Amino acid sequence: MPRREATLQPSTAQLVERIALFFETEGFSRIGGRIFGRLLLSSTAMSLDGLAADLGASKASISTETRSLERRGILERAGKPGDRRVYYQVVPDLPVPTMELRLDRMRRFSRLLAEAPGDVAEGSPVVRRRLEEILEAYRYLLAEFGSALERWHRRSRKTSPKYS
Amino acid sequence: MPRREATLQPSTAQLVERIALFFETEGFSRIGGRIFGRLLLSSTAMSLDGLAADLGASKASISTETRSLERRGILERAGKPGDRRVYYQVVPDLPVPTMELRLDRMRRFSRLLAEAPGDVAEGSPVVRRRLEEILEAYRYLLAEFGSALERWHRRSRKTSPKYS
DNA sequence: AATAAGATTCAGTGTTGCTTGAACATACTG
DNA sequence: CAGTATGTTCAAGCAACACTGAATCTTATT
Repeated sequence: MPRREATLQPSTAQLVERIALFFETEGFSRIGGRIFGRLLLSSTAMSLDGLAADLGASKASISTETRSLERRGILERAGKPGDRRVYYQVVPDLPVPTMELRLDRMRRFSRLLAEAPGDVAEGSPVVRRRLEEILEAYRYLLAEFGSALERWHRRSRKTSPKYS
Repeated sequence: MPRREATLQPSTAQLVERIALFFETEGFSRIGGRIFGRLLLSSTAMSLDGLAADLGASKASISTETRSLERRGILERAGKPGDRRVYYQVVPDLPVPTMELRLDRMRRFSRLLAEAPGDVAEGSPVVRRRLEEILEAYRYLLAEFGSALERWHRRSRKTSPKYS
């Protein structure tokens, strides 16, 4: 049973929960997903205590998970003048860092295969050919996806410039 | 300790293990990763018993995991004439189905956000705007990635046509 | 139809990793 | 410098899941 009462309107709380469930299948913890969902639907950045109270979770979990989400480029910190608490918010342009993380993983996997020693599988030509084809596909997709992200960057800079 | 001895050359076994470890961080089980790695480095399709023997795992796990990997579009079945065992192999052009799965997940997440009720977060315009921007980015990226995959399809059909 | 080979499901066990309260560290504030 | 607010780390409990041997189901073969 939850220790504290959540203070969210039910429809919002429900959406937060659906987002959390989704994120759980993406390798995040349940609470990590809740934090993300909550911040996504918050009009302001939130403090650790605020999140803990809202989500009915311990401050320990919130601290651990927020930093983990920050490391993964999902959240960022935001200070408030005259307040030394840490506030978190979802990064702007969220899908981009998310996707870049994904590309990184693909790159790492590519590298893993590329470094396969020549005598792998007793040097079977079938295997070697298969690996070569996979690497070729990754090269193509990584390049295409990378430049799509690049174009998005340029395009969104025009629409909402962060600096003049 | 392992029950059975693996029969792989050490360098191959080690690479299988590294691949398995990588897949573990992608939401697969360790054994699922091993199966994938083993098949990736196998010159022929393998039976459940073959995999079980090679990986030192129970046939039960192998059966469960192979079907799970099949459902996710990573493996496919391959029969051999005069043999009613089930053989598994890594799908050809692996990165493509993998990536398509990924796009599906993005689409589902998009839809989740798109279906957010209008009064979410007390109808905060900040939140509404943020969601709109995220959806816009997803629309763009999904379209770009989709057409990149499309181009790859056309390109690889030229190189290695499956049907004439 | 009986048998057997093969695949799948199931119930139990062990391991992993999430979550937490409490202890600890750090840095403001007066 | 003492006291307090805030954030982080730690050890332990617990829930969830992976893995297994055994039982069960399916289907080919005689």
